[in-house]
Amino acid sequence: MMEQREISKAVINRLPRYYRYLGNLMDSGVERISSGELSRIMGVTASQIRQDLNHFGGFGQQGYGYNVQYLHGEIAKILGLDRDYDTIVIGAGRLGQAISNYVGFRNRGFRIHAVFDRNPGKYKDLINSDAKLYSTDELADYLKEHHVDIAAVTVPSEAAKVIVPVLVKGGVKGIWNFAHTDLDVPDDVQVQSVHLSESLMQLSYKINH
Amino acid sequence: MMEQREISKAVINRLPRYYRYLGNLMDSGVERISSGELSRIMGVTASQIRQDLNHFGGFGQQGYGYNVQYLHGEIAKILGLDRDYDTIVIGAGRLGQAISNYVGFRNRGFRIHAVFDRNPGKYKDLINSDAKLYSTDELADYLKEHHVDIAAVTVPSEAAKVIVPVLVKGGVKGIWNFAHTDLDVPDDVQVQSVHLSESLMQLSYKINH
DNA sequence: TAGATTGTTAATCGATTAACAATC
DNA sequence: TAGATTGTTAATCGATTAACAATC
Repeated sequence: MMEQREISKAVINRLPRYYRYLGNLMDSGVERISSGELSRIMGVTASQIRQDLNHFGGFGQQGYGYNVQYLHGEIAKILGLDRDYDTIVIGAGRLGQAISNYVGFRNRGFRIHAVFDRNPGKYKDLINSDAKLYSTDELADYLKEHHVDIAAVTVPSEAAKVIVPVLVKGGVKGIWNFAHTDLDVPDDVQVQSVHLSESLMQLSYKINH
Repeated sequence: MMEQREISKAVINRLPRYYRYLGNLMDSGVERISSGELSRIMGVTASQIRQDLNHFGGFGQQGYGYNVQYLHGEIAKILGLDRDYDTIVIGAGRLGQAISNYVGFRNRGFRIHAVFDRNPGKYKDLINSDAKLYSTDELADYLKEHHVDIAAVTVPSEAAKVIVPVLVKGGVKGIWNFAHTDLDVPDDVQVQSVHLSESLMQLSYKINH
């Protein structure tokens, strides 16, 4: 699980896409693939594929290419998909529900145990995953009693800024942030933000240029 | 609205973040800001801020800095936020609902007129925005009668691959893609993807390294 | 005017691509 | 073995940072 050396962010950001394409190839029954062929399918250079993969060690074989299943598995290990993550969701609104109920996350080891909302009664019927619904008031206590790796934060910016310190104090190590704000956390806590409105602005830029 | 020269993708991706910080500064009543001060707040170099902004022309003034409101407005123009976008949502599931009901998009000119679902009856009560709910079967006809700039695609990959050609044929110019797949569209159609599972994988990588 | 800060050029750094020797 | 394709080094390209003259 420890990395060999410092890997650039650009490389890491590409790994999930490799992982997705390799999964698709596996589903299609493809056993081996060359960087040249993968390059054609994915629309990136073969050179980049080989460079990227070699940051982590030699996964291929000269004259043969890469074994799809093996490479898929190795990338899973690099991304940390070979373990489970105790996960909670902050906010039971539509976005929180979408995340809580997306089975794909669970299948990848992100186990959503609980959903917190300021007004849990309002959503009692809507949460149909195995996750339990709690009041936000119970969050600090919950974190004392339960181990949580990841919290998905789907509440507005102001609420997020109040809740994040509680999460940090409660030992959460990864915050998946959907609030439209940057979050301030200690170095040992990781934040991954999904800024939907910024994504939409990038689309509107592209449409006009 | 035409760009002056070719602007790198890295610069464009940073503009929405500038826009957000400038909006916050406006709300706080700040009238002017120097690249040095903005650099301190945003955690990027002052050099980068000046370089980025200068791709679009001289927005600042030596010895003074930048006028916050003016700069905010200019970035809005660059991003295409000075016009409205006729928008539809494909998929009335939780994610589709989250997007349809997020007022922030509407405030920025993204007007959501319609939501399409294979099973619209199922969601009749849940869509509480001004958007009308239609069956996916009605999509092609709808596009003949209505102008649509942007479609947010929140259905699974397989459904997305079927629907995207319909959108393209119907004249949609921007696709905001939430399906876990890459989409193949003509050059004059723009795709902006939000790959949630890839974002989550990037978080799990960070947690383990 | 003097001080501050931009706009812009030059230097550095990092990432991507090309090339090819190693090797399966 | 011969052919194919990787692993890896070198070359290129692009993006970021530093520096400073221009100017408000």
